[in-house]
Amino acid sequence: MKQEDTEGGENLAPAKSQRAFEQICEQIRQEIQNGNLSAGDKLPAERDLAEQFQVSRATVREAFRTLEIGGVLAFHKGVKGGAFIQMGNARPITQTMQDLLSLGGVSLKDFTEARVCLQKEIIRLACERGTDEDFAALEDNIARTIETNAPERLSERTNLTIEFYALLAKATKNSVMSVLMSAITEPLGFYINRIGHDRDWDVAASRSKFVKHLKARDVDAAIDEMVTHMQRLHEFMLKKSEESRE
Amino acid sequence: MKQEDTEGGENLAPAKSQRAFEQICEQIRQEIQNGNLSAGDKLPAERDLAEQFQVSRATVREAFRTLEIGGVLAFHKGVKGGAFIQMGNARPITQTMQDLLSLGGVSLKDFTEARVCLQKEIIRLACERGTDEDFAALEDNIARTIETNAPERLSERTNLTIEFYALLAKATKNSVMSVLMSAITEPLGFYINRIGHDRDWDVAASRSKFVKHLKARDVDAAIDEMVTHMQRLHEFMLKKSEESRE
DNA sequence: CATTTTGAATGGTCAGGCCATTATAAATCA
DNA sequence: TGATTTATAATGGCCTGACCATTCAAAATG
Repeated sequence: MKQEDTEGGENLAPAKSQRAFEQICEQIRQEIQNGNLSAGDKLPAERDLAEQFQVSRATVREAFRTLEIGGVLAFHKGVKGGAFIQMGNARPITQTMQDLLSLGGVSLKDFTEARVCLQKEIIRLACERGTDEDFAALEDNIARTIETNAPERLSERTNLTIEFYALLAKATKNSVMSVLMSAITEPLGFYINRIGHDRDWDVAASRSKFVKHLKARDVDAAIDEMVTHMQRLHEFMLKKSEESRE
Repeated sequence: MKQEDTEGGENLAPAKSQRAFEQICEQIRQEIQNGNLSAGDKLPAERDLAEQFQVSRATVREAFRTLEIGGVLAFHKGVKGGAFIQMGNARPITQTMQDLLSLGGVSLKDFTEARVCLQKEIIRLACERGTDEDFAALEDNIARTIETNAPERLSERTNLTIEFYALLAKATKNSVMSVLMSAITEPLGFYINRIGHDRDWDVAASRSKFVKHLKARDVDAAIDEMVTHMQRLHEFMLKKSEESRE
């Protein structure tokens, strides 16, 4: 009598029974999308919610953990603490991209190619909309980068690189671009910290030229400078990546 | 004697004590990045890991939950079940983007603008690399879309729309582009299901023209057709979005 | 040899408890 | 009075130990 397995078993339905904590997540997300809950609101305490949903505290906690990791909730301890609804957070996107890279869900080659494509669009917008303050911030960042050429300051230098691209994205005045920028930049930072940076390449000089083009609103020159820079970096990384695979 | 609070308290350190489950997550991610664990491997049972890490099962579960939501782990019940390492998953990225939208972390305007930018790059690649099979799949999708014009088949139609863009991204032969495509498409599908689609606009006809340009490898015409289409859609959504806000 | 039954391993959930942290209220003291 | 210290209660973080449903392989059964 195992007919279900042999005849129509390949339909779309079963896969995985929905677990209790998933239902709770859904309900909370629903309340948010319906506008009954919004950023800044505080949810009832774990113990109260457990009673309200007729589940155990552990289940509520699993749901909370899920939403916290998703950037939807944040927690504070102590009385007056609790679960607070956030405006959202780009972190999960960056983290997932990094996981995809380290797990092999996407290749480094695809990643760097997509990075170049996205970066070009970002430069277009930044070139069009960047303000003097944006450009000054970029130049300040470059100045600080120059001071961190020592090998033992690699992670500091990497942070400045990440900051550089974040500032560039900020100049687009588009928050989604900022989110995407961190997703295609920070995972590389992680790589760089492992393999070291290309000491034969004057990054700061290239960035200076790039910012100069930006300030001149010369889109093509800016893109050209940046793409050249990125291609050199990506080649360096692909080479190092292959070396370490042996 | 609360000197620490009054003099140097504003440094960078404290913020949030790292919780037990976070340390476990980190260790597991570390093992993955070091290559000691990779896709397909099975982790020890919850009970065993709890003992190994010297924590309770509930804590291991919170860590597991975190990694599951991140697409790093998947679970199977029963004997021979357990936690299995995945190749990664784009889902968290899409979900986070949707959360950012519904929580107000990013505006619909920024989102649609970024969507146009990204889409242009995707079309460029798809136009260059798309195969006959890719184009046939797109045309087949359009044919099925035409059959779902009835209002009560809205969600079915939305799924076909999402599929259309997924197929387009697939034609780029770049998996990161596919990931980004779902991130900028599926959250809109969610909106569409709420507000209905623009019945004065022949979507299928526009897509047919678009695919025709793709097949002719006419990048500019393809981009032009798609951008026009998207701008009409985005205007429709922004209008509906403002209406519902009153 | 085919079928059914059993049993063990596993994730999912629950109940109830203790601890560290935190903000407020009460008590203490100068 | 006013500042400081000390309870107090609420909260998240974590633990122990248990039970259930599901799954699959091995044993029992026919």
